[in-house]
Order: sequence, then C-alpha cells, then structure tokens
Amino acid sequence: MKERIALPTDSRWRRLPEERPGQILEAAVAVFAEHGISAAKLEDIAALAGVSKGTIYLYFSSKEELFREVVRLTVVPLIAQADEIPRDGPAADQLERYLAHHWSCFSRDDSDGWLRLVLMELHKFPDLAQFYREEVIDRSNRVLGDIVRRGVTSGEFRNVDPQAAVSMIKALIVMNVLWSGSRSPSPAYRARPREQTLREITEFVLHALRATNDAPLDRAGAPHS
Amino acid sequence: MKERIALPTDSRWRRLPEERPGQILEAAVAVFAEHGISAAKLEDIAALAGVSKGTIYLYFSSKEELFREVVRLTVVPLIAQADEIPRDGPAADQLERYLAHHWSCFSRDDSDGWLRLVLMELHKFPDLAQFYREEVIDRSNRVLGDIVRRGVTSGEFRNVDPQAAVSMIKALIVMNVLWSGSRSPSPAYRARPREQTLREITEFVLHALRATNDAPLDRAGAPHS
DNA sequence: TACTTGTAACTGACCAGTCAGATATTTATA
DNA sequence: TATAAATATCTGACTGGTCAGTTACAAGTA
Repeated sequence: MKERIALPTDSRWRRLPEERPGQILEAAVAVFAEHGISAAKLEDIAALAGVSKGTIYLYFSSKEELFREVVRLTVVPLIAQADEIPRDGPAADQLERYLAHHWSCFSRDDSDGWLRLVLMELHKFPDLAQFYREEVIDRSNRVLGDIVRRGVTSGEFRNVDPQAAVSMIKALIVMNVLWSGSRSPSPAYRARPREQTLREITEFVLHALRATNDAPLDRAGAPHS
Repeated sequence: MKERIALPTDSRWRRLPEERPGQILEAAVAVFAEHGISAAKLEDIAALAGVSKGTIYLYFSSKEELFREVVRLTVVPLIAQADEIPRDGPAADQLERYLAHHWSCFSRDDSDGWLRLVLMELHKFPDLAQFYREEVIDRSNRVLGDIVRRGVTSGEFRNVDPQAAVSMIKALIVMNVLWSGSRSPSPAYRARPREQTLREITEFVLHALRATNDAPLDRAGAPHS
C-alpha cells in the first residue's frame, strides 16, 4: 500500500529494534481506525510499518493483543490528555477552555477513526472496556462534573444535574468530531471550519447551562409561551 | 443459535416462500447490528432466520447485497418514520414532540445496534451513503431546521444558526441512544430510565435555544461574570 | 561461533458462495 | 380417490480464496 518509512543509510536495512513496537502501533492505529478490528489485515499493518507480517509477532502475541496495546498505549493517553486543564477562574471560562482543549485534541486527522473504534468495538473486550471506563470516562466525567458543579454553586449556571450535563456536553463533542471527520457521510458538514463548529458548541452549551433570570423552571415541562 | 420462529401447524414445515425475505432481513438486521458487516456470518443469519445458508442466496445475491437491502428496506424506513410529526402549535412544543417521538422510535432494543452500524460502516458503500444522506439525513434536517427557524422568527428561540442547532440536537439524541443501548460501556448509564434521559435532553435543548431576556450576546466570547 | 533481528513461504481454520440432490407442493392422469 | 410426474423450495457438503499465526532459514552483530 504505502512506502516503508525512510531508509536514510546505504545498508539495505538498519537495525532499529527499539523503534519497532512504536512503528507497528502507529501503523495499527491507522489501519484499525480505517477498517475496524475484524476487517483490519495484519499484512496491511505490517506493510504500513515497513515490516513483514512475521515481525509483528516478535512484539505482539496476537491481533487482539495488538489491539489491546493500541488502546492502552495510544488511544487512552490521547484522550486522557484532553482532560488536563487548569482549574481556576469562573466556571464558564473554565468550561470554555475545557471545550476548546478537547476540541483541539480531537482535531488530529485520524481522531475520528479511533473515536469510532472505541465507540463501536470496545464493547467486544469487556476487560479493556472496564479499563477504559475507569481510566478515561470516569476521570473525564469527574473533571467536567466538577466544573459544572462549581458553576451551579456559584450561581453562574442554572440548577442542573451535573451528571446529565456532562453527558450532554460530551455527546456534543463526540458526535461533532465524528461528523467533521474524514468518514463523515456529509461532505457539507466536513467542509466546515473546525473553529466555527467549536464556537457553535460552546455557545450552545453556555446557553443551555446559563442561569436564567426568569422563573426557576426546575421541572422539564416547558411553560407554554 | 436460536430456534426457528413458530411452527403452528402439525406438518413438519410449512412453505412460506413469501415470508422468507422478511425473515432473513429481520435476522440480518440483528446479526449485522451485533457484529458489523465483515464479522457477521451468513450461517448465523441463516440459523436465526430458521433457514439454511443456501436459502439466503435464493433471495439475495451476496452478503453485500443483503446488507444493502437491510439498509434500504429496514433501517431507512425506521429512521425516516421518526420525522413524521404534526407541524402545528408553538415551536417549543413542536420541538418537544419531535424529541419525544425520535426518542421513542430509537427505544427499540436493537436501535443502538443499527445506529452504530450506520455510523460505522455506511461510508464503505458510497452509493448507499448517498442514498441514506438524501433520504434520511437531509429530510430530517429540513424538518428539524424548519422547527428551529419558526421558533427564531416567532421570537421563542434566540437567534441561532438553524443548521448548527440541528447538528447539536441530533448529536444529543444519537449519542444518548448509543450510551443507553445494550452495548454501552457504562452500565450505570444504561440503567437509567429512558424517560429521564429524554427529559434531560429536552430541558437542555430548550434552555440552549430559549430567547434570553438579558443582553443579546450573539458573539461566542462569554462575558466574564 | 553464538546470538539477535527479520523474512517469506507455509499451514490450518474459517467462511462466502455453489450446486447436486432432497423434500414438499401442485398438477396431471387413471 | 390414489398414484405419478412436474415443479417449487430448500439443504448441507463442498470449493476456493483469504488471512491469522508458525517456522525454517537468512542476514546482521558481537
């Protein structure tokens, strides 16, 4: 499919055993993201890593193990880093920063691929799913939940259930990443500038959470105009 | 895997050739939704439909063709029906009804499965994806967009870009369907009553769109408390 | 030489798709 | 009505191709 990656020296090949696992993982992320687990071919991964299929088995014991390592060493850290933000200032500002930071983390070319991968295939590996839930989802929910809670107690936000708000905010980010990604069914959507989408999400979320100065309205039944 | 479906008469089997395609399609939806296209086995589909593998080929020319028919005849109508709602009354009410109707349409046991299927695999079939986009997405966007537009002109809603609002609303529905579905990574989320989730979505959306009585705030830069 | 790293041909399992024949149903004949 | 022939429907063993995983050997290194 693709050329092997750079062979700078004259000797036909250079021994770079320390770099192999990384090269293979990188190629695996791309191929898994493109095709899903069962349709991904080890030969494609090997070719993309500039290596033969047998070599993969020197470092990973099976396709499933390779997938596990991809999730553990590549995807989880990438998503986890999206939750590292400074925790000071008004809740609205912090939320805005949180959204912007997440959005930029998810703006790599292949991010929609592995987000799709996690969303669609992780449930087939219950232990990995649990690991992911504990290491990524729960932590992320705590971070975002704290921001919302602070906003509620400070009176910046209306009195929402933090957990519900977290679901909604994450839903907005995740789906918009998928829809603006390279496999989106809608080219029109894909063509939009990412900053505009971020602005729209931010605006929507802040309006949804902002404290109202009219009636409290804690029940969902909307008052008929 | 599973028993054949109902054999009411005494004769060992009843010839029901007119019903075969339907039975096969129904089984195919379930198996495709569970495993995705490439990991789905025709033998499993056949077994679930109470039929042998060869029989599938009497009605469908290939696995891919079967998938196409599943999307065309089963998935598209199901999603399309979610857009049929009465168009009278205030926009907020109508939006609320739209959300409730969508939510109930997506509350079948397997809906998260085929939603996942569409999200995950449809881009591999460009022609089908186009069909789906035109028949489902665009139509749906028009319906929902109209509601938002009406709300904006009537002054019920703030001055949002309807297209952006549509993306946000759909993102909320789709992700919440996935997360409350049977393959959700989070059992806690799955356990929630569906009506509560619907209420939370509705509340979030209505607050996000409702006209503000304070400053216009059309730019996204939030005013620092 | 002894060891490490890598290759590519090979094996075995699996599965989409086929087809010769089995099983039911209808029609024809007596 | 009973029997047979013709037709419609269905089956499951088989084929051919694909691909995960193995292994015998090669090439580089110390």
